[in-house]
Amino acid sequence: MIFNGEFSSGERMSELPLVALLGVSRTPLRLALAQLEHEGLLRGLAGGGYVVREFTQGDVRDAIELRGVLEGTAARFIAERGAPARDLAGLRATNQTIEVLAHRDDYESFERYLHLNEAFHAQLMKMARSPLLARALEGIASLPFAGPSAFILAEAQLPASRDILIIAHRHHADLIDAIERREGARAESLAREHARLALSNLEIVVEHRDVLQRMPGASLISLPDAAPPAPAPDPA
Amino acid sequence: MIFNGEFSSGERMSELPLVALLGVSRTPLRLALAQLEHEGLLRGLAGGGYVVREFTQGDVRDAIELRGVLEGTAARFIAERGAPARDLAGLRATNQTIEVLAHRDDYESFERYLHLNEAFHAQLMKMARSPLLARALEGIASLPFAGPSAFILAEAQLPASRDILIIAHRHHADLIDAIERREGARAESLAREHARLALSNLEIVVEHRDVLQRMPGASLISLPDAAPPAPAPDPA
DNA sequence: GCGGAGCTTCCTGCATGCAAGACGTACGTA
DNA sequence: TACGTACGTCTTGCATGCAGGAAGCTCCGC
Repeated sequence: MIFNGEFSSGERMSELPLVALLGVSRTPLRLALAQLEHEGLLRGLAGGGYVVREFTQGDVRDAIELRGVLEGTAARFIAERGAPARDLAGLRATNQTIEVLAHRDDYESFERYLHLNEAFHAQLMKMARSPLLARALEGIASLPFAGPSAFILAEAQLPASRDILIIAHRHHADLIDAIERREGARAESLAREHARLALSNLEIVVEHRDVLQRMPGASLISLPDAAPPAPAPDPA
Repeated sequence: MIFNGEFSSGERMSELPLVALLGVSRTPLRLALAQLEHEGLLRGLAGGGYVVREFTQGDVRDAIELRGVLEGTAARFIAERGAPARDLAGLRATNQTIEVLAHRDDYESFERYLHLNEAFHAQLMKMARSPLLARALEGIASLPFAGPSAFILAEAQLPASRDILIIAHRHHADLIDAIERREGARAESLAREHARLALSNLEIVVEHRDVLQRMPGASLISLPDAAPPAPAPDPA
């Protein structure tokens, strides 16, 4: 519900209205609120209570960069510590289907692409065999716009970002190659650069507010320049 | 209490005994248990309830490596995005005192060293100006043996690791230098290597079980080779 | 003697009542 | 008119009672 924009940023999450809204008692509600605070979507107040957290564009950029850092570490771990050939073959198979889907235009292909992209990243994290790393990544990728597939549905609607799907596929392929050759530094670097594709998408999306507003979690992002109609109002 | 070893690894944390032990009701206890699960010290069971989580030596190594990755990212952020000269001077001042304390032997100096080391790392993270990065690091550094000063009290008792204090001071100095010169890659690399000092300490400490057992959180670590008296029992 | 089913018992999760504290407001005074 | 104080209300946090469910044990049947 928070992601869907049913609560605005900075809004106080009082317990009693939520009890009336959700139909549950206060006890499980408090647990849920505490969990949302741990996930970073709510912020605890000093005198008790929670408010919906607000994310700046800088927060989103940091989250994307951090996802790249953590996924890069996962890639490096796999390269340094080795991976079964079977797992690498699985990654390649997934990526081959991704390549096919990246060249299609229909909505169903995008949905399949989204699913396979998630699977690729999840498989990679599983191969790293580091529960702590997986936990740290979950704490980052669950934030709005920070997940590996956050912008894919937007890409379906914006031809300007369609090419990014092609580049993403190449990143995946090179990443598999680097891991197989045990080139840890290259694997880490590639994974970071791969995540930075989302930065490009973020730039594109903030220029198309209509698409951005339809994305989940968009209501949590506070954009500094809230004047889309004015082209370049130089105050000087 | 978990860190002090009052609960053994894998022990089930039932609510009613804890209520009798702590003197609080079940409602705040449940919140505390949920928070400990988020912090990674407890693990939730499928049918409900929690058990004390067990950490392998590999978990500890991963946690230390991840701390290096995140602190390295913080150092890179500072180098790339710039830092006020005042903050850099503060780091230098802290590190100068650290150098003096690193050459002393008394226990009070070690305590001051520990405090200043924590302050140095906290100051660095503050300079990165990234709440998400700080949160991710907290989730890692709060685990047993993963914090930046986890082994310092052990170093006070083991001359074998005394030299590490000297090396740590040099790492700090080089890190400040790299940040000032805006050398992001070097800063990141140095911070990673700095964290890996803890890996050396871990190796030293596992050879001295008596020191290890006195460290907080030691009871949560499961060591695979639980046979310290046997020198090298080759089964062949 | 072994396996399965039923029962008992304990444990977790939820709903609700109560008290303490904080915030806002209104009134009185300087 | 502005500031301080006191009161009222709202909100959160805690304690407790109750119900659902799962695990363990025992007894019966094969």
